[in-house]
Amino acid sequence: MATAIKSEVVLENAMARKLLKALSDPLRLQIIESLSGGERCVCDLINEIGLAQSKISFHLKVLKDAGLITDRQTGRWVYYQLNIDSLNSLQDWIELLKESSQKPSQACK
Amino acid sequence: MATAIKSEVVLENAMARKLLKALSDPLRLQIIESLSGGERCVCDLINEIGLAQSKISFHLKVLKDAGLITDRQTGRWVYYQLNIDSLNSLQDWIELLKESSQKPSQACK
DNA sequence: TCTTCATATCAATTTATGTTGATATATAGA
DNA sequence: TCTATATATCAACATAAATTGATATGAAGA
Repeated sequence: MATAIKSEVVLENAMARKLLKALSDPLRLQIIESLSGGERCVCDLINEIGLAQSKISFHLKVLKDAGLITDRQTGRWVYYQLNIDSLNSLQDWIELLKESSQKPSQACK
Repeated sequence: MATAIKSEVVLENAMARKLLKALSDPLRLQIIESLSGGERCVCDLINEIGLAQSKISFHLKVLKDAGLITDRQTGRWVYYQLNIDSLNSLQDWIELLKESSQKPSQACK
């Protein structure tokens, strides 16, 4: 169980931090949750979430930079999709953090 | 495998966000990693990390408020310890996010 | 080509977060 | 009780992130 198969790539701390920070914003979490229902174009997100377009675009950029979402363009529309791999990597990163803390603890004076 | 036993408590988004944000700072991550080697008093952390005491205390407070660490006082010393349960909860929270996105996706016009 | 629409980007502002140096609190030992 | 030490807290400041309203870009259709 401790040695279950992991996703291939181990996140560097800097990348993990980017993911963590990207996820830690309420608006971005709303976007993520909306995208967890499937691919959405920006206009869909604007309608669903009901906020200014520039705001949505700004946060989509943050999410994309962190690797949490991907985009593809079709005509005038840009469709965004949740990148599950990034969530797997994050879970693995947390797993490593846990494992490193399971080593016998050093005594504190 | 999808129905493996999880830790009991499901994180609310607000609490998850607090965890995520707390983990997303480089200095706090250093503290967490130091604590993953076992319990430490503040003075140990100051020595290991080599930064101002008020800075360390500030970040310890953020981590504690998020539930990532616990503390106990003995005499003049306050010992901090990593709370593994919080990491488990965070993993579970991410798992739920993943699962909700595995539902058949809705078509986008 | 002109117009419309979807999205991105930008500058200015606001808000949130982190840092610094100083002081406060509380415990232990002299 | 006095002093030293560990830690927390605070106010002032610095930095980073988010919001706003405006403008830019670029595709589609007339």
